[in-house]
Amino acid sequence: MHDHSIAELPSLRRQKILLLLERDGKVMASELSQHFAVSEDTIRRDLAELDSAGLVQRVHGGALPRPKDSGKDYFTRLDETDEVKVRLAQLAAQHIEDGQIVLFDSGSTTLQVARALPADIRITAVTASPLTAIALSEYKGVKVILAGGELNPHSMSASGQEALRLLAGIKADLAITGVCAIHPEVGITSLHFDEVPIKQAMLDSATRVIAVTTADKLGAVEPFVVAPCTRLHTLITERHPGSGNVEDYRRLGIVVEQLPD
Amino acid sequence: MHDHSIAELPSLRRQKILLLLERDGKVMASELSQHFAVSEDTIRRDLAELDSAGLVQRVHGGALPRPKDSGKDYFTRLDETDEVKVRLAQLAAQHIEDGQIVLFDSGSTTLQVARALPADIRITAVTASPLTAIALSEYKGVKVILAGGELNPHSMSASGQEALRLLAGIKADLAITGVCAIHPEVGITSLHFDEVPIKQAMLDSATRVIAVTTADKLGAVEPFVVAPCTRLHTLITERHPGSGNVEDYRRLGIVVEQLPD
DNA sequence: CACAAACAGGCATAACCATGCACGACCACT
DNA sequence: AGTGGTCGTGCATGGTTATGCCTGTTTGTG
Repeated sequence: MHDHSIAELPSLRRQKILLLLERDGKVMASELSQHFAVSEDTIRRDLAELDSAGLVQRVHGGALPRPKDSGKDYFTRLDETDEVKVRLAQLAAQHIEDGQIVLFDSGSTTLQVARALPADIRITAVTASPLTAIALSEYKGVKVILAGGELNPHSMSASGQEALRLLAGIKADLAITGVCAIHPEVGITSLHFDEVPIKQAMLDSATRVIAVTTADKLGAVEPFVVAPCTRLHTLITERHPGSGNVEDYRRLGIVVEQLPD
Repeated sequence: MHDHSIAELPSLRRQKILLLLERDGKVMASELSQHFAVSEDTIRRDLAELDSAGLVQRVHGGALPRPKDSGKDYFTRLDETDEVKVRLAQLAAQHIEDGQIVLFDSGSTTLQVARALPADIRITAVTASPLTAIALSEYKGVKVILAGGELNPHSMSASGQEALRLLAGIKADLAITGVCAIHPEVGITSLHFDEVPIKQAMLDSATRVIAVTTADKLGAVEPFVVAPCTRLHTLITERHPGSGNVEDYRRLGIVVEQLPD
């Protein structure tokens, strides 16, 4: 019933709030306060944080699941995607060469990479994300292999044994991954527990790994560790002053490419 | 069947009012007051709020659905074959019940079925089509299992050993299939060789099979045989004079449902 | 018209909320 | 150690929202 752990890590508590929200379809500030034995103020701050992160819908008295974007909204959302991501994707796409076997992670950034390929590309693409699979199947010269299994509603990608087994049987030349968060020492971390094994399997199956990420993810840490930074060979990101220094990654032997200003 | 989990969250209550309105076509203030165990004043304020947000049409005694924009309907109506498919899909969707495990074939018709499900449906859905998988993942209560493997560019669905093995391990209550062609004696046939094994596997894994098809497919024959008609339990099609007589199928023991004129 | 149901506006109360502040824990650095 | 910074938390303040009840008015119906 109650959570007996004495000192809750804030991020862990927020993670649990998300689980409760998914289970019950709603959470109330007063109940959460009691459940975690913290003041309602803390819960309110948690919910405000989760709301601004786009993970819940804050309402009076608590929070509700974020309404899913419907199909047509999805395409408009693609149009709204940051122009920065498109430019990063174009940079990443230049690393992909004819004849390669390429793993595509799920996520909006890698989806943009899939859309940024030259029209006459000839590769074999492997992905666990149906969205990315559809984008890739637009290319006549791309053979698309889709990993199956139960679909994770958050990341819109397959997870579980089924997908892992398929990935384990593949040795790819290249993996394109978008990272939730990356930190020079902690490594690559994710917000969703379910995504971790599949991301790990992708990194394991690829001889070369390219990560594409916006500058705000640099130096960030999420609850679940995917891999150390040393797994990366190339990091493609923006040139952005202030946030994380890319030299930290270069010292780890990672090739860092940055968008021209 | 009252809502025993009282909605303490105002916004959740309004959300549920919208669902009730969609389900019943109308809501009455007095009934809602009883249903949610709040005063009629509160319900009135809810309805006023929803009305000013443009989500319902407030009337004396309750509220009605807001008349839809004719703009969107206009574009969808441009393609009248789609219109028929949508209506067929709605008919098929009525056969799907909460708790079932449902196989969704690939194809535009079954995709429409996936879109025609009630918003609060709770099922486990299995499909080899990433497009259908995405449509299904819009529903909160639907667990989506995607069959993986190489993507067939024609049908936009996974085929091959990988997908077959997943389907073989599933015993579903229901399969929804759109047929390329169906003939009383020849049976169900397909234009694409690659699709045949996967369609067969779906039919084998389901205890009940519903086929949805437009009238022009009745009596047609394509090169590759999938299964005899006796595999079908229900056939949903248009009422269309001239083309194939549905009595042929009824004599085979198939329940035939037709669109009202 | 007469009558009951539904309504709008005002009011009081309780729950909920945003903000600022203070305290303690922790970390980095001299 | 010491020091200064950040972070998470709880508390106090005053503002906002939601709700139920009241009063009088409007609407639909026989």
